[in-house]
Amino acid sequence: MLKLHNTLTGRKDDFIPLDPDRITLYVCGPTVYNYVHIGNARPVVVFDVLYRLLRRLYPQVVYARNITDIDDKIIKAAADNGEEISALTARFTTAFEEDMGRLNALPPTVVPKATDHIGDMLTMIETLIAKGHAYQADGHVLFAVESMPDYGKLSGRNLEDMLAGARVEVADYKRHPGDFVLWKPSSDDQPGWESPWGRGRPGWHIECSAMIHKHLGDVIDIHGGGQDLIFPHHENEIAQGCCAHGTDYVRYWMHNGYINIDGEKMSKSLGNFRLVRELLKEYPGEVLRFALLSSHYRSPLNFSAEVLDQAGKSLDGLYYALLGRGEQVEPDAGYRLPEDHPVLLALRDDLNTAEAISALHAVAAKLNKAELPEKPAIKAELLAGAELLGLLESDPVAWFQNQGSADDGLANDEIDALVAERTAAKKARDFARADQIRDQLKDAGIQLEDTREGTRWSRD
RNA sequence: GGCGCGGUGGCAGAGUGGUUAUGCAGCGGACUGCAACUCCGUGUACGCCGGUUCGAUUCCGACCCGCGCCUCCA
Repeated sequence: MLKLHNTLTGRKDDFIPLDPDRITLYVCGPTVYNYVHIGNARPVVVFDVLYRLLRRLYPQVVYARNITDIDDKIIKAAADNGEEISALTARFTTAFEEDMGRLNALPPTVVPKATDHIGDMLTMIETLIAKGHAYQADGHVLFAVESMPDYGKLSGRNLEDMLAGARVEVADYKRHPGDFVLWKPSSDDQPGWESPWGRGRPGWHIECSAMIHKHLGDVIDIHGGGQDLIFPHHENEIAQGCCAHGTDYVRYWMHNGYINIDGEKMSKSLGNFRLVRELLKEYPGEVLRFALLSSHYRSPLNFSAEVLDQAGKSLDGLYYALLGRGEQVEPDAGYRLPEDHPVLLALRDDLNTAEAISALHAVAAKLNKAELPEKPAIKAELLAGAELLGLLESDPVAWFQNQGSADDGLANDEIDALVAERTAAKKARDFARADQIRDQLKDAGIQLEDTREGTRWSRD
């Protein structure tokens, strides 16, 4: 049994798929007007683990993650750059995919783009108007929140509460202050598409509902995203999806917590963000991924150099286990993690990645202690458990030798030559010379280890 | 004002009504020419105050503190 925390119920619920032969998962992807920050990467990595887990548990998983490539922030960024919108969005879409690849995130099954689905959105808006859930006003089409009796059920608020705390100026063409835009007019210098209501562009929420309907179905199993999307984005998606099709929309809503900097939410508007692209210059992608998975996905994660350094060291420990003590061990082929394996049990409990990592450490310790004949099976177990988390995907030797290689000034063959010289000195029992070489390498950031099978080295 | 989340050992971070999280760092030991790696051992942890209980960090209530959403935001 898989248990998932459902925002709709506020509880950890048993996951019962609509169709066990076809699981549907949708995650809100980026608006492509900039490089993404590490906070944007959290849902990608978290739901990548969910995707990996679902694939292990069910025969087919359809996973869609959208690209929002039409939006007022995009229009502004393109204008500021003097760049075509399509060129800007293509550039940042590629950058996003590269960055997420470095974090070992698998590509989703479907990556729908908003601008490829304008027709689907128009159809859905027309349906909403026909059913009396939307109306035209001042060139806009708006969703009428009062037409939906249980509007607000995801975020746990009602229309009166929202009025009391309203911090927004309300456009005078709205029937109710909570009404939200499905379609809005474009001026001549703004991108637009012809529609029954004139040339315009879609509101923010409609794309996800339209693309879910097209690619996944009327009702899907799981929809994920950051906590900041609960209101208004996901609340409004529910309104659109339920009212247009007269069905439920999403069975399990999952929301990840924020990444904090100095105890405050990291966000583009606060300006305290760290770009994934910049972080990747200092840390391997897998270290960033490990850090993101080191705490539970719903908890806030305070991001700092200390957290990343600890993640790196902890990951080193797992890679050391794979590396072994100089012996050659091939993992058993065809190994499959048993149903009741601690890693699988941890992940099935609402993606308890911290506990899963702990279980991985236990396997690593077992591997370190094992006799040679036992090692292939345990090594396969470690790799299989790590694969569910998207970890330990590098070659262990490369893992230790490629870190920081840009700035230590020593090429791999120079290091190999010095190591060989030290080995010769050791054989001649010239330990003074051997230690001198080791100190020299240490100053250059190279650590040596003597194993039964010879000396090996790694970069800090 | 409305709604919601959290406070765990030096740090990060799970979890549980009674017995070990785990990792990193530290300390002692084994191994090693010396190291490193590894192994073994090692920590008076659960915001404050009441309540329930044979027993609470874990359940209930109040309080203090921090954070988030209610506006674009993962």
